[in-house]
Amino acid sequence: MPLLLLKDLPRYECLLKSAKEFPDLDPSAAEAYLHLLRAGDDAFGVSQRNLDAHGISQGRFCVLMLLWRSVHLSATELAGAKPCGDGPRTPAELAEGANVTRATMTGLIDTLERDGFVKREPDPVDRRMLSVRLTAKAERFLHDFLPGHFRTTARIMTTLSESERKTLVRLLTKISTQAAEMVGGPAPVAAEPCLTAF
Amino acid sequence: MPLLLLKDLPRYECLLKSAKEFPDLDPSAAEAYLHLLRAGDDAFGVSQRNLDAHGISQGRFCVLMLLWRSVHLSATELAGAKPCGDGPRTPAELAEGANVTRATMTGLIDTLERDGFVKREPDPVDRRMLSVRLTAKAERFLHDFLPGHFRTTARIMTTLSESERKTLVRLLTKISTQAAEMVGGPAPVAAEPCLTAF
DNA sequence: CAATCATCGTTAGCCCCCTAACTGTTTGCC
DNA sequence: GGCAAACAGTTAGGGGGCTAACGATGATTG
Repeated sequence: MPLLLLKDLPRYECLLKSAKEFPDLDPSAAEAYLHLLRAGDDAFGVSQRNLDAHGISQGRFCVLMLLWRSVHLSATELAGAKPCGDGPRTPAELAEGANVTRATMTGLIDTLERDGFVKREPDPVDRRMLSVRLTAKAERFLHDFLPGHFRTTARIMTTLSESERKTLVRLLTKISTQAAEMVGGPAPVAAEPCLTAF
Repeated sequence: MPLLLLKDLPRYECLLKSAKEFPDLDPSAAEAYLHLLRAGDDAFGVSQRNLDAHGISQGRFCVLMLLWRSVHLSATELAGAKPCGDGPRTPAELAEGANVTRATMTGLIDTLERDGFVKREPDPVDRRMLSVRLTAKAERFLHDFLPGHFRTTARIMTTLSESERKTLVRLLTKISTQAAEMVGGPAPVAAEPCLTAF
């Protein structure tokens, strides 16, 4: 739903026809591109219904997951791995992780705090910074919400076999890499992910 | 860019680990879901840069393509096929085609008209309706813009071979169909598309 | 030490999307 | 004919993105 896109995709013959008028139009590439956006939008729309039903937006959910991970990672983490950024996080770190601007993060934290999911706390050493913490209410919410969310995303992929999923991920990764290359830097591929689910 | 999403996707091992805590989490499904959203967002982001550089948003572009198609289809169309909705279109039809509400379409048409890309004209027979028409300026814009846009989308798919593209489209179509089934009606698959390129 | 520069969080203003309600017009059914 | 229902487009208000700029604090460096 976030993406404004043609409702019905062009048929392949129409693309072929248009390619006569526009030599730059590569029919199979255009078809793949349009189906990618359409499928992503469709899949996102399904899980968004879930979020809407619980009165939480995708952006706010993303912040909650980021914070939840820093709480629960230490618990789940086995001895070996480095702490991997546990403890509370600053708005700037959250913005980085959620891929939005700091200004946007301010707004998200505002509404999350207003609804009691999150608390701002001053940083004792650097007075420029804040720490953002999950409240007990948020932990309860996630505990109730996540299983259904996971079931929904699992159902979306029901139609694909295990090997089809592997193939899909491989092709999509190629596309992401190519896109990252086109947009600028040579793809931050091995950027030390270390995230828990979602 | 429209989608707020974790910047770095979880590694597969992390998903496996989280699946121990959440039995409903299907690791391969979650992986496919996240990569789908990420790749769609990345691909969209690339072409959005193109649009931004020309001061046009995705929504406005979509409206222009819808109108452009109704103008150019008759010209390109061979004798056989039915007119397929040629001529100007009403805001309600545009909203339907672009998959947004009529209220949203009002806003899009407002700014397009303000910038001289489009003109509203009263319908002579039904005074509730309007006809929206492309101006010459818009035709010129599309003529200049589309080749570059097509080259961009073609480049995104450069890394995929012809058979990989077919495979991708097949898998994505499965996902869209499944999503449509989950959201409600049994998928408007054969909905008489008949669109030219976008 | 002081001036400069970088960084943090916030604010202000814009665009685009949504829902809900409103005005005006046509249609349909007594 | 007249009145209710359906429909077209708009408006009002909200959420969630963005950029650009700001005050406050910290780091750097002459």
